[in-house]
Amino acid sequence: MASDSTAPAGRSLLFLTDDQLRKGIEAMFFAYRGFTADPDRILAEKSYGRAHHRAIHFIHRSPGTTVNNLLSILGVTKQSLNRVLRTLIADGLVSSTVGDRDRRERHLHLTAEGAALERSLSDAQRERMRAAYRAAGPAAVAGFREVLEAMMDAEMRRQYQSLVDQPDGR
Amino acid sequence: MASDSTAPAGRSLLFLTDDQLRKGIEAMFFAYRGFTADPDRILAEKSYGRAHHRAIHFIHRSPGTTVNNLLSILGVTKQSLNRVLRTLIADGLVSSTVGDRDRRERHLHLTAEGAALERSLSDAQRERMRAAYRAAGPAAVAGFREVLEAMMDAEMRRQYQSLVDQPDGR
DNA sequence: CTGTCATGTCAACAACACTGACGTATTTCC
DNA sequence: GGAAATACGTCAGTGTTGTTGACATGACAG
Repeated sequence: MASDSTAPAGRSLLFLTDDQLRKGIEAMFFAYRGFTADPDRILAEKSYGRAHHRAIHFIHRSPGTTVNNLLSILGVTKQSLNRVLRTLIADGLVSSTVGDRDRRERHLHLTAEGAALERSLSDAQRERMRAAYRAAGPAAVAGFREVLEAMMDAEMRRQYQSLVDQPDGR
Repeated sequence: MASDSTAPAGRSLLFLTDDQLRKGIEAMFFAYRGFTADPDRILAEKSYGRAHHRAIHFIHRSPGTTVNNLLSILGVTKQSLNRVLRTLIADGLVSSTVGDRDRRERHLHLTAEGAALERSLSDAQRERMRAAYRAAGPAAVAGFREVLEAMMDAEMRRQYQSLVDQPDGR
């Protein structure tokens, strides 16, 4: 809207121009490219993709998680996840063990080798995040997280919160 | 923040725990899903994908841009872009005209129909961004943008800046 | 025992990315 | 004027990641 340039100054708390919003949209686009760039490079060497990274990340985060659980976090079909999981198990990065209480469930864990890959992936990603956080400062970081959380769907935010509340345990 | 409690208080400007960084990483993952959810729904109805959205967005942003220009912004191969561009031109959403100064170049514009789709896509995405911005407040928004910009590669940040500095002109 | 659940798998398909190679038109440079 | 570089388009092949639909097995629950 061209008429946004005439926006009253006193309403800045609530009045958001299309231009402001567009800049946020474009920032998300380019930032996400940077966000995935480093892991992508590492994964390409081992002929894995982002799907493998996501599976590894969330298995690391919730050791012993079930397939169904992972399915709902990743938001993909079981066929799609299974293809990835199958290669990870075949390659010895992930172990799948029958459940004790419910023997239908399979509990997923990273093997030593899987944990090593997870470490190298998250090291790379954390380094970039650390650099960005340092450059922007603590106040900016708080705002960054607030906006991201507000951008999620309600259901995703629920999953995010329950994940984030438990420490990494590394 | 569980392990954050062990962080030395006086170094908070520079000391970033793995836990803090991991939360940022997971926030990016879930937020980006929300970020693309609304346009994805609209595009699915018309059997277009994210690649079409990106092309339409940047053609709208830089009317008359050349194919090479778009290529470097999107960071894909020309074969990949061409597949998308071909369908958009065939469907009458994008026009391609021979350059005046350099007749090898093709200048890309949105047709009326293309502009209408762009509008409906960006309306949806802007609505989500607006809601997130409102929920988080102006200080958070500034921090959000700062961190995102710091997360980009130098080359991407250059492209982002030159784009963002020109208004939408809507 | 029957119904439901968790999981795994097969097949087919589509979107979107890639590499490599080739062709055409045009511009630039020597 | 002719060679080289540039801009674009296209063909063919491949790989990852997602989808639907169907089916099988084993395990739990009423």
